[in-house]
Amino acid sequence: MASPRRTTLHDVAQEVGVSAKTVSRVLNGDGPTSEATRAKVMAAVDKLGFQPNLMARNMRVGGPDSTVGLIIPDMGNPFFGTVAGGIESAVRERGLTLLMGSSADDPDRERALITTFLGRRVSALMVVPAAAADHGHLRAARTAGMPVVFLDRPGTGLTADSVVSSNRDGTREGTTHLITGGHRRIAFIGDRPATLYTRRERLAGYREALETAHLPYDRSLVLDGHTEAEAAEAVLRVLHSPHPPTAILAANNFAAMGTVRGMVRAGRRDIALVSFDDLPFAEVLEPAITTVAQDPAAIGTAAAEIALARLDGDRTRARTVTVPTRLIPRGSGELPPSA
Amino acid sequence: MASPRRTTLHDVAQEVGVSAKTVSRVLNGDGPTSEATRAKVMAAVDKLGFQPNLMARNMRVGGPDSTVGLIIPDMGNPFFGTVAGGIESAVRERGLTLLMGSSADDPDRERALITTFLGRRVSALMVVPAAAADHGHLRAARTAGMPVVFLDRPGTGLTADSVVSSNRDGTREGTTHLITGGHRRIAFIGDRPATLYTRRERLAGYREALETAHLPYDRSLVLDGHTEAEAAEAVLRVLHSPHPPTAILAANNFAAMGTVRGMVRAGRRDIALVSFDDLPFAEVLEPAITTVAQDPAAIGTAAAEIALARLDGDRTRARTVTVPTRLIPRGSGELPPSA
DNA sequence: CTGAAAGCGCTAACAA
DNA sequence: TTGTTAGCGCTTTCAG
Repeated sequence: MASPRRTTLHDVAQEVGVSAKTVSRVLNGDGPTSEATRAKVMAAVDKLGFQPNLMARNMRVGGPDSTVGLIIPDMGNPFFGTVAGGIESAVRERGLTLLMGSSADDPDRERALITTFLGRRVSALMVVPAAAADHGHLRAARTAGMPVVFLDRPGTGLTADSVVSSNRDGTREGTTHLITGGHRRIAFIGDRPATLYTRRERLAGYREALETAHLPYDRSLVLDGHTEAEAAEAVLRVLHSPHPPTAILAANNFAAMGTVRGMVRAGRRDIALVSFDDLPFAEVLEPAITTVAQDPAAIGTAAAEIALARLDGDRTRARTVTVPTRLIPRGSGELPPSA
Repeated sequence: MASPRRTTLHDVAQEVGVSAKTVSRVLNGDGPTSEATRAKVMAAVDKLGFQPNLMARNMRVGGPDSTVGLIIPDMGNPFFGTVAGGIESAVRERGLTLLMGSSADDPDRERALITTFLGRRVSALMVVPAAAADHGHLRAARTAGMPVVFLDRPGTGLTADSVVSSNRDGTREGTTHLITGGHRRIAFIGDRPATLYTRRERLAGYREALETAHLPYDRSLVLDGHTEAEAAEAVLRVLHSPHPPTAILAANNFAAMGTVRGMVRAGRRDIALVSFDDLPFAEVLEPAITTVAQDPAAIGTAAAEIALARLDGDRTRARTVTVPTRLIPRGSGELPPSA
């Protein structure tokens, strides 16, 4: 590992025969510089392949590092990936780069990542909170001027900005869509644990729709499934129960995929389905799946905008931005009750 | 923005009444320290909520920053997201964090990201090369001891380590699977432009399978489609042509989804299909889609292992690691030719 | 076991 | 228009 020392500002200065500060001025377009030296400096920079050390720069300037820390549960999940992409495109213009880590929804890993990010002096911190995590420990950092934004779910133990989907309204709209189609027995299948924020909100929207329509809330129609397989089994069971539903509201896409499989296995293509969160294959299935689409990229950009405003001095109260969902009728939600 | 100054090593030292170096020693378990001071220091650290500034540390130590730079075309794509997750889990134990950016397959954006990452002195650079990018400019960085690993596709203009899927073997296997099932007219539908590395390799695998089976290579059966819609139309056209295929090999998942839609619109459920790259919905469709599954997480970990080995002094020649694909027969590939 | 001085690469503040 | 000095927060080197 006898890697040659990287060329520094001083090397360039020496090459040209000026002071380091002059090179710095040229590179940052800072103070006044003569055309002559400017040209010579640029030539030397090119010749030596000099690349300024951003760590050193950030440190001297004293401000935060030019990164945004982002913690999501799972990088392979396109929902979170798209959120990340939204953030990136919004902060890129400001010269900020994404420092990313995945928590696997594990509070300890989340905490470790946060510690690392704070140590790196990120400009802002964006977190999709792990299920059982507490965020009180972030208070100091926020007081020190570092914006904290929670994504997808509000954080716990700390009042901070957050950006979420309109889970409740979206699910209500989806459920109402089924009711309007004539359904009176509609099952809800959601994630576990039942205390999960998104699960709670979506269930609440489902119940609101039932109430508005004066339909009874039947607990035997509320199903759980943390994996696709579990969801499929739960659906299979309820379809074989004495009083099966004629429609199903799947509260996330694992549940939706499991529901489709369960229906296929039960040989019931006549059950209506609305899925919360859009799926790449929703249009390909037959019938195509009616979905309540979220807008993950918008969640990302909204979060980035809040963080940037905070960095620009916005000191108003913490707010929660709700990104609207959109019902996309495609066919599966339009099946009439057949039971 | 009157954010209070963050507490530093000196603040802690002053609080305890020792020198900064002593605090440093305690925190890094470096030199010898007495139990007494150790305890006092830890107490002060806790009380003041001190978090060492990693930028300063990295700078002083002189080594690279404790980050790995990763550039992918699209964060919302679960394939690349999963690759990223694989990298992260492999480098986390070494205390490295992921610095991520998306190029949108645009050489200029890729270049800008690389410049930023080099400026940050990342420990290693991992790049899914943008289609038309040249990477000769990375030679200097690599000479300076920074590992460069290309993912999914080899880089251009620079001999460096790379990790790719077994595109050719996988496609050959998938095609052979269809041939074994009795098909003699098999269409290939892939990405554009046709010069794309993965497209070329996969087409080559398809042709190899045909040759081995002494089947003619018919250009009219080679289709393009950069989007799902384009793929669907191409499939529709070929199915209505004078000599339609009885099976289709879709070389990526956009093509596969488009193919499914095209078949549905044509009312042809009797066309066999094998798709390169697994799809979340492959199992849900009817018939379930036979796929040649890639292993994106393994691609990520393999890349990380190469980079870490290089950091540990591995100076052997640049190598290309091929991560095997796996044929998953599910039904769509088992349909017999019916034409 | 602990401390003092020097310096990583860069820029702020002043001076020339 | 340019240079000098000092110092960001930390660790290395060398003395105690």
